[in-house]
Amino acid sequence: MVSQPTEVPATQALDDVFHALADPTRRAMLRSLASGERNIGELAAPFRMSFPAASKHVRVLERAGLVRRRIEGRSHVLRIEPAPLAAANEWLRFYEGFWTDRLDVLDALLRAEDAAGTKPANGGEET
Amino acid sequence: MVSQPTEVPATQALDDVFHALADPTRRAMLRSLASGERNIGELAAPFRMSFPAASKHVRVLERAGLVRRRIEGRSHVLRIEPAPLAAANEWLRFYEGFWTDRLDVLDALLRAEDAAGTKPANGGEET
DNA sequence: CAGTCGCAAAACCATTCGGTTGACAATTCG
DNA sequence: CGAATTGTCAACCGAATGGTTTTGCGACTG
Repeated sequence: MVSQPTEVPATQALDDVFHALADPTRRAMLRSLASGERNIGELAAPFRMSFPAASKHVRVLERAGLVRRRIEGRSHVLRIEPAPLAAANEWLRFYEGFWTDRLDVLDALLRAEDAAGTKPANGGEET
Repeated sequence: MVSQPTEVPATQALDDVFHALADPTRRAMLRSLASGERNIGELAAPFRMSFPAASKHVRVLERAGLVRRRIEGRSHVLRIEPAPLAAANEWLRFYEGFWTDRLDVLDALLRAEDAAGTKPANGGEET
């Protein structure tokens, strides 16, 4: 039985936001933008990748609506746009009862680290 | 060789969690699991994709630590594991001040929807 | 025992992703 | 003007994604 598409209510926006957040480079860029506006060169500087690669990451953030670009002369100035983060947060809040009910967050973080497959040979990197 | 990647503090767990959440099928599966345990067949049923495809989605959720598998006879029973969601929520909370300061959440959701696929018509917001 | 059910594993395929290099456009500055 | 700055675009590449079909295996059932 084929039935209809049933689920998946066309949440393309959330797809793009979570996909944008699924890359450490892009998350680091957002952190950087949290301190203020940056142009592409400044955003790309901390990473050892090529300039166009960083530029592509910026475009992914842009497509997700997480940053907004303002062209100023030859410099493209990026500003963080928190709205999609609020949307992602709203999605997560649906499950808030689950983790506040059943686990404490500290244990939660450790379990997430463990289940990811990485070898936690070093100490905790987060408090 | 990774060679001390300057930034990007090795948040593989967060990578996996956000990547798992970046797919509408997997998000729908989590919603389903929020109502209780399900085996793979029940989880796969709402979608028109093949069984192995759904099974792969489950494995992605599993790798992110978002679900736990318990084999019961020939049935693999999945249970939601909220810990990684708490980790993701914790990451997002860093930016909470941004959207609570500058936008109200309702507007935020609308903008997130809009900014996804369409070119922002630039309504012009400030402050 | 034979068959069906629930699921995994493997092989394969098209697309996307993240990265590179090279060429080029536009703006600023000497 | 000519050169440097800032950044895009296009082509290309290897690896990962997301999907398929086929095969097989352990667990139940008639």
